[in-house]
Amino acid sequence: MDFVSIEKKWNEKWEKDNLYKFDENKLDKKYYLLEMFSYPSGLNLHLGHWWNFGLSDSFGRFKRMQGYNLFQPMGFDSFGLPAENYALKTGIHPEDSTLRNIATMEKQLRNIGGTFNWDYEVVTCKPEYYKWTQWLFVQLFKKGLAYQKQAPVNWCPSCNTVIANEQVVEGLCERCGNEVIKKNMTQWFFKITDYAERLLSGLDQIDWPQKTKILQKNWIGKSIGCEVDFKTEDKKHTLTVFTSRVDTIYGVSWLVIAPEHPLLPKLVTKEHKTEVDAYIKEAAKKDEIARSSTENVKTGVFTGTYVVNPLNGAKVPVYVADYVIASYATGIVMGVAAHDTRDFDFAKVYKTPVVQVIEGKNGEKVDLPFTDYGRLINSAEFTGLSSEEAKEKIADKLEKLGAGRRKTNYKLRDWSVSRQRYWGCPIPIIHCPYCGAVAVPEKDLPVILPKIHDYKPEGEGPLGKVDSYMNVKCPKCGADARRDPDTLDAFVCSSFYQLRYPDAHNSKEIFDSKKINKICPIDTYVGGVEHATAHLLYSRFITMFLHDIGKVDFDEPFKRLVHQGMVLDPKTNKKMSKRNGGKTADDYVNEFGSDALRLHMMFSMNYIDGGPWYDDGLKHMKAFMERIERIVLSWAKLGNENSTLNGSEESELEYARAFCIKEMTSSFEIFSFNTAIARLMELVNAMYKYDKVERKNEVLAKSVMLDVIKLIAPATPHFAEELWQLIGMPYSVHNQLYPVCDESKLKKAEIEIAVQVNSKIITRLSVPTDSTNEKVLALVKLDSKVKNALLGKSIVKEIVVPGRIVNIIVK
RNA sequence: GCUGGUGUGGCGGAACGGCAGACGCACAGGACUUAAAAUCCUGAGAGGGCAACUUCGUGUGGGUUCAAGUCCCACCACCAGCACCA
Repeated sequence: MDFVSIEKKWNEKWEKDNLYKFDENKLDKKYYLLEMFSYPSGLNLHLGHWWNFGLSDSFGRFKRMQGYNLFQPMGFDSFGLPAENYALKTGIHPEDSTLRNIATMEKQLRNIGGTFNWDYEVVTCKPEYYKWTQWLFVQLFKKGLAYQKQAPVNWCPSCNTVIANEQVVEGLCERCGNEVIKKNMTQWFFKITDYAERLLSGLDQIDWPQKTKILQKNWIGKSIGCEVDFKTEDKKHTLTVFTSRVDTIYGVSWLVIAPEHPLLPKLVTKEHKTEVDAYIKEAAKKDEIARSSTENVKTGVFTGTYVVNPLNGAKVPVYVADYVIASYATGIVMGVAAHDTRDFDFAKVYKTPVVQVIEGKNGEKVDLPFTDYGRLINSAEFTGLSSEEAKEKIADKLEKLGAGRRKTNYKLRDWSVSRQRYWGCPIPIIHCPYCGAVAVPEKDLPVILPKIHDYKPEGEGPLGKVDSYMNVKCPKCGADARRDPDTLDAFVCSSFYQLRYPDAHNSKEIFDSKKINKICPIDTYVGGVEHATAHLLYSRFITMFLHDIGKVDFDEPFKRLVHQGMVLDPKTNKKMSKRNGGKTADDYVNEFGSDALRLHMMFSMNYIDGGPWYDDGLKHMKAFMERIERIVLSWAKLGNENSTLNGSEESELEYARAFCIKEMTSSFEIFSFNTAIARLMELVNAMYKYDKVERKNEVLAKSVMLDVIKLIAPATPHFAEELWQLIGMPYSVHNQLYPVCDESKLKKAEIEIAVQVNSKIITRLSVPTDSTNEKVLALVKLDSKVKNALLGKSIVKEIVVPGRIVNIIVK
């Protein structure tokens, strides 16, 4: 069979027939399968695309043949830095290059022979899509969840622009390698922190890989503790600290305030001003990234101020040190050297005291015995109170005193969405000198991104230079006003695309809720783990928000998540993108056909783990397909003779088929493609074995043969279709139902068990499958080897695991 | 440093606490062929033995169990994420 030429033929026919059409009238058995969409790079599809789209498409085909009404749309994440950088590199306007690249990639993705529903395509850089990105922004703005504030951003002095966190690699700009600095700028933020608790608790309800849940959990970083108010000696100022170890409060030896803390200038005494100012200046030079990458050498200076411990009245010095982060919790921490390694490091350098006092059961103070510096003390040993109990007691006491309160903090920060870039969704805000930031009225959406040619990033939104775009009237008061010059982070565009797909061409609203509630949430979402704390978190947040404003009736977008592993370059063991030893994906397709490529990818690696690419297997997969072809074509000629009924060869073949169907089905379900194909190979081997039987049951042989074609159809769609046609079956194999396992055929009359004496295997015996444990033991004891082993010994214990093992313990 | 994950033949990789190495590659032998390729069949973890057989084997060291690749403890190596989060 010429695998290459049949592919073109079938792709064209399937497309012409719209074979994989999603039926909107049959939503009771829908299956929404989605792969993370990609940005249109303009390059040829590489092996990673095949790995991602090809294999999950096979999963989709499997669901489809199980009778599901499959919805598997496709689109392009076409705004944002990758597209813009490509444009800057080539000098072609991003709009032109992006649209051209989309056309190229669309064509190639069609060549994969996937079941993608192109009728529902979304392209995030098109006004009919980004109208709804802007609409979403406006809704968030109306609810106070989109707001502006001044915040430090990553600034690359060489590229003269702000860059995203993801583009800062070890403190350097990913593109030019120059050092990135922090710069304060007014930015738009989404208040994702309001959803911290729901984003955390929602993880319990979804079928996601454990590691991804843990990544998100750590990213959200919930910390339960207390705020404690320390007043200055003159009672003019209150310094509030956050601690998760309020039980150690009697051991507080000092307080540390972050250099950027607004209260700091008021605390510094005259004598210490010069020293503190110098320290602040020094700290400002280093941004948070630089600070965290330096060794754990603690630096800091005394401010000259003392505060009072609200619980025991102790006088506590206040230091300023840059190991405290201004933006987390209150920006002030208490120093308890005996219970915290960071505090201990600080104590070593500054010779601050290490006090170890703790409150006992009846409120008495217990001096803990002296231990090595930095060793955390288990106070429960000395007080009879667990740390948790002690925390509760002290929290109660603080609340009674009015000097503190229980408090939960999160590491999660609000989502910075402004980009000083051209190629993005314009922010639908008008800044009015009288009314402030005003949302563009919904009837005026979308705010069209003007096609300009001077879009080089220079630190401010390039749109700011376009007066025809910028100058508008305030929608509220009619005064002269200016648009926001920035664009939105592309992650905003991709945060709701999965909900837009089923109603992709709705021009009246973001989507029709009734329809979306029937088709969404996504049954299975396939994509890389690298999006764990960005896209996958943002999408959950936005879905929860849309739920809260009544647009959807669910609040988790992806019921099940599967991460495909990475195909690695065999030489570097890094992610492989374009080619391997000069060969592109296209080369493989042209030489072996896309079916062989898919099959090789399925069989040679574990989909979840990925691994280094090697191409030896391609020719073997082609050979395997030809092995199938030979037996199928030879059995196609068989008549309808029932020459034998239920002979042992027949039951073996029946068993092989039933086992294969059962195992393939469960393997496909969990994306374990390699074992699924292994089981299919076993069935094909069994067919060859049966082929040697002289007087075959031709009816049985034929039905097994048909099942094999159906079973392989999801993995090699073109090949299966061609075989189906060659044996004269009516088009199309992809409209057949996936074979269902006949459980009754899985019962064998006899089953081999291992026989152990003292846990050591003595022999293997066949016993009737239905025998009781007693019968099995009796049979086993008749065996001469077993008799020998038991000779002169007394039996202590007998263990029978039905169908598996017999273990006789003797003395 | 913290948090996860991984570690199995020459290779890719299988194994609900129950016969380790499924399936495949590479390898060896056989059939077919003038021959090669392709195909079909058979063999095979490693060591020892002509053989029946036997010893050792899932990163290392302990433990639990009738039984451990699988569970527990400690350690090593690699990969990933977070990185002074109080």
